[in-house]
Amino acid sequence: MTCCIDQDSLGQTFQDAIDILIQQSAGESQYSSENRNYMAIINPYPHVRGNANYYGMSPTENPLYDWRGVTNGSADLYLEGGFHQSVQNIAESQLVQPPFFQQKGGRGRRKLRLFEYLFESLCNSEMVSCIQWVDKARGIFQFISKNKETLAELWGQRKGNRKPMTYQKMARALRNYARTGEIIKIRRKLTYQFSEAVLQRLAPANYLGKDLFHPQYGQPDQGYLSLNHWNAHHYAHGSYQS
DNA sequence: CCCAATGGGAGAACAG
DNA sequence: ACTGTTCTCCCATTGG
Repeated sequence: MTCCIDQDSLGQTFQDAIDILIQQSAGESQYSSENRNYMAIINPYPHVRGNANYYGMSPTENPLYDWRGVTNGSADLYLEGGFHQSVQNIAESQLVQPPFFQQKGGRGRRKLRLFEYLFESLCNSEMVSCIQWVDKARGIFQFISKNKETLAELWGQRKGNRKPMTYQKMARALRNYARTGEIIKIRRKLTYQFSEAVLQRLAPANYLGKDLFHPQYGQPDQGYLSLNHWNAHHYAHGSYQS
């Protein structure tokens, strides 16, 4: 893992840096390939291990913290100038922006993934009317029926799709995540769950007892799979639906 | 009927 | 030019 953080941020706490890093990893709108001025941080949490088991890695080749394993080798995160942007301003970047992945000449620019966009939305208080945490510790979230189409449309606009994105099509993409294990469907209306590996990548601070999220969205719900056991459950039973 | 869920399958867009 | 990935789009069907 290589996280590159603007030296301007050195005056801030590391936690602040991580918080913004997570926001940026979803938005990635502030990136430019020139004029980098980074401080590299190499795995600040060596005791935190990514679970890459369901990405075809054997235990022996499992790195200490395999961020790449979560996104098929595309998880290097860069921050630049992003620390001038307050967390409060993330809401603006959440709304329609020029899709960075449409830059034809943009070298090495990774496409924003749907689950990253969803996580970003979950961290954005302005999106509460569209998507909310049900059990943030377990990565369980829920779309709001009334506004789920709005969220889908914003996703489609963010991607620069020609046709408007709909919840139905977005949900189809979500169902495809069941194959890779990045997101699974919870047997509850409009409810899904990030896998542990995805959560560790998107919210590493959450695994350090630091709460990145707003705690007001719902209470832990029994009956959901523990993320610690999801993988074993999934593969032992050949299905995530018990 | 409405709404949500499921999954097949073709194909687009892009990266390597 | 080709291949793999990640959706996107459309559709039929099922279930509450």
